[in-house]
Amino acid sequence: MKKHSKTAFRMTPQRMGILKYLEGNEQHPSAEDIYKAVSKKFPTMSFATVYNTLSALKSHGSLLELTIDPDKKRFDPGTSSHHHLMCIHCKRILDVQINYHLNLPDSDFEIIGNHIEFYGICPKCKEKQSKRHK
Amino acid sequence: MKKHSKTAFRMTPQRMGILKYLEGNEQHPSAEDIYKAVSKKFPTMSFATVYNTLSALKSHGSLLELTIDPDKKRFDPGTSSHHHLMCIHCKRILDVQINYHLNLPDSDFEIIGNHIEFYGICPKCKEKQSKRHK
DNA sequence: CTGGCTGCAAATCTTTTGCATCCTG
DNA sequence: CAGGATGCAAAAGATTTGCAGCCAG
Repeated sequence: MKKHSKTAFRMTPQRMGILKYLEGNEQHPSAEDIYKAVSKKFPTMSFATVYNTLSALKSHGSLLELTIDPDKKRFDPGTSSHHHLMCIHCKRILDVQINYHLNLPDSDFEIIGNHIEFYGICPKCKEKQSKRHK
Repeated sequence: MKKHSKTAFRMTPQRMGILKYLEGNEQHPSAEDIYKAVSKKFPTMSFATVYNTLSALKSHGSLLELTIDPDKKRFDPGTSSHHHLMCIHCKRILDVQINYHLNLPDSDFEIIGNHIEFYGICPKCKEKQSKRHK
């Protein structure tokens, strides 16, 4: 189908830094989070490189771009298909490693995937809330 | 707790226009779509008013702000809780009026709601695809 | 070597905000 | 007639892009 597709992912020090930062990272960082963190080791790091790398990783399928936070995109290095739970106050995002059966009635629409967004209030924020109202 | 909260939704011609456009609209329009459409009848309509109104409707609970499209927010006048299905090619969004049982293991996290995003390829785009590859 | 990658800055796009004026309730 | 709503323009953020020089393969 597609001819050879020799679009190799070229490894550079900057990309190594980004990959290292993302590896095992469960914070679901934004592009800016990544930029700030990796900039510490590579002071010349630019946003272009961050976005470029994220985009490359995304098309490699080794990165998920989350839209659960309306303010900005968040990135999830998790490889396995899973869902998310976000605290509407502190914007913290947690992985939900549960497999749900989400059947849709047959149609001509070809379903490729799905993603569940759970919204709620995390224990920390709930605690702050109750203190405030006491 | 909150004192009286007499924040009435004040009806204006512009808001009437926006409401009329949204009523029964299943296109899941973006703020710009709304602006363009309503501008035809109210040439002085400004983005500020659109966003202002959308924000008011949202906090009234009579409007849903969708994040399924990574490029921009899309708005859904649908009142009932439901899910969505988006074509990754043409960005068309369809409502999914199915009630799923999405249980999460008990935790201190207080769950408020959830939303399922289905991704796929709509019949029209699938047809274009197959033609292209023929 | 060569084409992909980097860094910088400028450009885009969406959404928000300040403020004077207007008008609904 | 008071406070919310409007319109305009400027600002703020997030993300993208153009381009010259650089470097991994």
